[in-house]
Amino acid sequence: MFLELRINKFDLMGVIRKTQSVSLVLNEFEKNSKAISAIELVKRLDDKINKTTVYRLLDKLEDDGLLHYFLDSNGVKWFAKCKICSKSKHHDVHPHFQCTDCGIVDCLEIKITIPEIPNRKVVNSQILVLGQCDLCLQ
Amino acid sequence: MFLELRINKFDLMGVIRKTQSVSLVLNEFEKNSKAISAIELVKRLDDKINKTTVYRLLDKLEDDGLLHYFLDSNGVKWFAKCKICSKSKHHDVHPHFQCTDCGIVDCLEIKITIPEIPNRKVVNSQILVLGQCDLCLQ
DNA sequence: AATTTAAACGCAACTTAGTTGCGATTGCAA
DNA sequence: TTGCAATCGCAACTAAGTTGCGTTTAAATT
Repeated sequence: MFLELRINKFDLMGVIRKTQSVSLVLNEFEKNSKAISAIELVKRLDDKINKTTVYRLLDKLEDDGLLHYFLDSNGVKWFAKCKICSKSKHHDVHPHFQCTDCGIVDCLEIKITIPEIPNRKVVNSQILVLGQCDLCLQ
Repeated sequence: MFLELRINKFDLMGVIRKTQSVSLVLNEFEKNSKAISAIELVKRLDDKINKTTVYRLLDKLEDDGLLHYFLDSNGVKWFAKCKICSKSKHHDVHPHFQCTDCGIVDCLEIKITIPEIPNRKVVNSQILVLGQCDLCLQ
């Protein structure tokens, strides 16, 4: 069922083959809505996909608008599903949240406005919010 | 003159010796108010200080509240002078700006408010604003 | 169904930012 | 001026990510 969904989504995107590796990678992102670090993904799929392939796939899926990526406070690359992006442009530019206790990362559905800055043209912004997640607060 | 200023500042801070390496590193930050990436600093001082020492010094100066650091959009570590920090706490948490054309990075003297987020405790935030700087806009 | 071929893949080797261990040097206080 | 902890340099290492290249495979074509 999810597999079908994914394959249908492929058809809307750029040239990408329905290989087993693609299914395995996307399947990890279907499990839940959290972000996954490239490092973690390489580990999880270590016995199934070569790490070079994982990195290349993540890049391609990002290019094609299925995933977006960002860096956490340690400079580690994380990936998450896109909701409203297309191959030509990443539309959902949003802040990300990382729990300083358990390390989980997810997307924040809030809009943070960057003010105009004199003598500069603001094109984009990357916001990482740090704190404690709901589970760690209990 | 600048040297005197720096040495006086040391005295206020944690135990740090007035070595030539410390002077050389801090001198780079006195030249202008821009941030410097660790990579760039290691290169600049390559014939004077070993890179291990540069990295260790940057860490220590950050610990002591003289410098603060942040990551750019490539995960590269940048350092800049602190204005109102102490050894015990970094007080000036502010956004940083990176020019997508020339790559320069500096501190933004603006306050961006992060709203409350349900079920989470926000402790900190890291904001990188991307765009074009005044020089590149001309 | 067999053939073709560009996309995708695996492997090994590489790159690069940053770190660690350790012995030598040095600032500075006694 | 001596003692010694802080600092330093060097070499070797770590870890994330990349590159080159020969092999495999999805899927379009014959």
